[in-house]
Formats: sequence, structure tokens, C-alpha cells
Amino acid sequence: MAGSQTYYLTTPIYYVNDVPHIGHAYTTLACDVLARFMRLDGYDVKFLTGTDEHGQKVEKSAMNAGVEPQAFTDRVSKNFRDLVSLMNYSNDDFIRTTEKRHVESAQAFWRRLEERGEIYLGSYAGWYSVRDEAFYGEDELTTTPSGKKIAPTGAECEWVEEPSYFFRLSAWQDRLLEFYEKNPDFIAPAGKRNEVIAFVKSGLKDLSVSRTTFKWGIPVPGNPEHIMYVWLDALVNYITAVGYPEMGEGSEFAKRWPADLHMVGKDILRFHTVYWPAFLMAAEMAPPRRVFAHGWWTIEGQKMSKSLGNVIAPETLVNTYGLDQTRYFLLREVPFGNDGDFSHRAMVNRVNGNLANDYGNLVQRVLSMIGKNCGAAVPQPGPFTEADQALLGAAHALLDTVRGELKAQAFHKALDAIWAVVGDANRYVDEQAPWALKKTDPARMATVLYVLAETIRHLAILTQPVMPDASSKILDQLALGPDERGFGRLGEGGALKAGTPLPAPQGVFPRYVEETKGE
RNA sequence: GGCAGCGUAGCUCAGUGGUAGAGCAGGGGAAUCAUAAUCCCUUGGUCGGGGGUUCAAAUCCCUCCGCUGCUACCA
Repeated sequence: MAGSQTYYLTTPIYYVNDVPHIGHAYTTLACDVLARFMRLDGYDVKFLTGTDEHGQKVEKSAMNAGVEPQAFTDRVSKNFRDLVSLMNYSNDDFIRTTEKRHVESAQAFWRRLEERGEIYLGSYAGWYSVRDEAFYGEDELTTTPSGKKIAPTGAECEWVEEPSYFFRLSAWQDRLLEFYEKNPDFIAPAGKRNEVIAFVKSGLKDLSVSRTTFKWGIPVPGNPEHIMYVWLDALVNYITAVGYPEMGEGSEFAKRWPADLHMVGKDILRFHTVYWPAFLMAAEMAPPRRVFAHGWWTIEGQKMSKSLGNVIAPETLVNTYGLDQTRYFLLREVPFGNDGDFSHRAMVNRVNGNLANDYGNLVQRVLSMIGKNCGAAVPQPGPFTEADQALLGAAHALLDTVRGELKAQAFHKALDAIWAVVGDANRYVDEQAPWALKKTDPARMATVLYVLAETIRHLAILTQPVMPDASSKILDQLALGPDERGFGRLGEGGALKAGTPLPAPQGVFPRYVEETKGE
């Protein structure tokens, strides 16, 4: 792999206090598909995910559970490590913020900011609600007749002043705006970019980056009374994983930083597009190349919430509809970046329509004709007609299209393009009617089936990132070896060889059949 | 409140000045290789309301209605 281009992409690190749901699965899935795509396209990929394990809530949950925070996080971070195998993610690393490498990295990063005069000791004062564990702005509060300050949540607030370190965020406002201006692709989708710019233009205040009110965090170097603000701690994970503070020539950091893509949910956009690039620029390090904020899922038209009890565990989806079916649905159903709705009906439409009927049945009808009429081997093609060349041409052109769409994280458009060729292939089968040629012109039938097998080879190679298992089964049925499945094999260079024996075809995408209620 | 965006066929959406589109759903037909899968044809919309600019507006301008996002320190 020496000399090949690198591609470094990350998921957010997930807060261990949360139970993994469809939203977590979605973020990491999007990254997984990109990572697999880039690897097949010849890139040297590093795909990182992990867990965020510090903070007051974790400390409290551990206390409630009657265990030390570390023991607690060891236990709950497993929920997210289990998600990796459930969803078949191909991450190269799984980082936990309680790991030694990260604590050292975060402290080194802190010192680097401090050495450059970007952090100073001041005091943080504000209206604090003990119940909500949050500070509120003056304008958010209502005052009772007796002079008490009440938060929007109804909790009583008190004036609290505590020593805190601050990051000179206010000094970075203009340089951030300049950075956004010069890097129009840094924030995606475009609507989010405008929001961030509007936010920064409205004025930035220095950011409190340490806490003294609880203990579960990374100690501030030189002043262990303070622990680092969880977001500073958390964001640094992206450089920890590439070996920071080791930054010299030949280091992994030098090779992989800046990250090519941070994938995030829209709720944490600001941390990644304002604070993080400011921290990095202040540390004289390069900001990431791109941050993409995707949308949220609703369930059957309703917001997902614990109180409604409609939170969907990824495991339920996988068990009900199948793993690759779930992966396909999540990326095909909704334009990536938009909010989307998960419904049983929509899922069944995708599973049966796109997968079982369009794609699965195409593969099955073609391979089964080859099995029965071509001696269970890749047929020998004759000269190609215009129709043959049109279909093969569409298949050959797919890589460029898909590559372009994925460069913009437009998963739905990439899949649309692939399915357009699935449709072309099904129409071609009907037009050429190989079952009729069988009697009138067997040589022509062989050519038609060869063209179809070649088309399927392209489709299956290109669906590998989204549906690794199913695609692999199709490629098995074309008798392609492990080294014949990369994008380098697309086009005529990797074409199927006539006479290659093929195994008996097997269905890959079963139809979803509603369970009938017992009568 | 301020700023931004959206409102197009039953559903999800594309279309940003020149005779209204796709997929799915609905209706009809063909074929029978295949997971009763596929293919063809087709019903369906005063493009949120009103006003304006223009030879021409879903597309530009104004206004009204409805919906959504952002408006910093829980993560």
C-alpha cells in the first residue's frame, strides 16, 4: 500500500450513557460504506469510531450503579463495541477516551494551547441550576415576586462563580470566517454551513474549558483541581487515534492528518465546525477537511423518544429485516443530510421491491438460466450487438457516477444510479428473451447471458460497500476470487472468462413476508 | 422576536423563465427465464392562497397562511 492515497474518516465518539439506537447505527453505517468504498477504490483508509466516557452524567450513573466510573464505562462502552459486530462495521480502530493514549494526548494538546497563550485562568460566573446541572443565560430566566430566578425547566437557579480556564475563542472569529470562506466544502450540507457562519458572525465569546464541580475527566496539566471540558477532551480523540502527540516525519499523524471527513449528527455540528477548527488552528495544526451533519430518523412519523417508548434498537431491525437489508434501507430511503422517517411499510417496500424483486430476482433469473442452459459455466459470448454494448456501457460507467456521488456523501443518489442499471438489465432480459433464443439461436442466447453476467458482476462489486454479505454471495456465484472484487477489476479488464465453472445459484435477497396472525 | 429554509400527483421527492416529472401506490395489458418476480401502457396535480413583473412564472418580486432549522458552554 505504500504510496497509495490515504483517507481518514471518523464517527463521533458516542456517549456511553446512551443506549445505542438507530441514529448511532446510521452515523457509523454511513462511514462504514465510505470506508469500504475507498478501500475498494485503492485508498489506504483509516476508519475510526469509539466512545466518549467522561463527564458528570457518567460519574453520576456510575455512582447510582454503585461502581467506580472506570468499571462502569468498561461495562457500558461494550454496548457500542457490540454494535460494530451487529452492523458489520469495518472500523480500523475503536478509541475510548479513558485510554492512556488519549489522556496523554489530551494533556499534550492542552499544554500546546497553553504554550501559545490560547488558554488563560479566569472565573466562570452564571445562573446555575443544580437540578438541571446547567447554566442559563440571564434572558432565559424568569424572576419570581420574591426575587428567585427560575429556569425554563422550572428549576430554581443560583448565582455561581467558579475558577475556570478559558480558551480564547473570541480571538478566532475572523479567522474562522476566513477559513469557511476559503473552504466552501468544509461544512455540509450547504444549509448547515450557513447556520454555522451566521452563528460565528453573531459573535464568539471565550469558551470555558475546565470544570471543578466534578472529578470524572482528564486532569488539567499542572492544576489537577480542574478537569478538562468534555468537548475539548472528546474532540482530541480524532488526533489521538493517529498517534498524537507523535507528529514527526514518518509518524502516522504526519501521514493521516488532517482527517478527510468527520461524520456527525446535526446536534453536534457546532462543536466540530467552530470549536474544533479553532482549537486546531490555535494549536497551529490543520483543521479537518470536511464535516458532514446528517439528519435524524423519526419512527412511523413520530419523534424517537424514551418517553414514547418507540426507540428502535438496531438489533431489532437486523433481526426483523436482515442486516444488509437494514443497511440498504437506511442509505437509500432518505437523501443523506435530510431527516427521514422509518416505517415498516417503507422498509418492506424497499426490501421486496428493490432488493428481492429488482436486484435479487435479476441475479436469480440470469444465473439460473446459465445453470440450466450453459452447462453451469460462464457462457461463451459471440459478437456484441448495439443493445449489448449499451448495457455493458452503462455498467462500465457506474463507477465514475458512484464515486462522484459518494464524494459528496450522496448515498441515495449513488444507489439510484446503481438501480438504474438494475432496471436496464431487467428490461434487457425481457427484450432479448433468452428463453426464446434457446430454441432459435443458442449462440445468441449465450452472448445475452454473458452480457447479463458481466453486468451483474459490476453491480455486485459496486454494492459491496453497502451490502457486504449479500454482494459477496453474488460474487461467489460468479466464481470470483477475493482478489477479483476491487474496483480495479471493473470494466473489460476484469471480464468474466467463458468456461469458468459456476456453483448452483442461490437466492440472496428473500422477500419479506408478513407474519400472518394465527387464525 | 431575529435570521434562514421549505410548502409540486395518494406517499416520498426532482424540476429555478419557454407546452408539469420520477419512484412507489392505483388501473389495464404482455410474457412465462426467475424469489407470483419482470416488461409495456395508463389514471392522477388551478406546482400553499392572493397580487405583481414578463410575449411567457412551479421557476423572479411583494404579501398572507402553514411547517422546519439556527439563535453557544448536558453530551
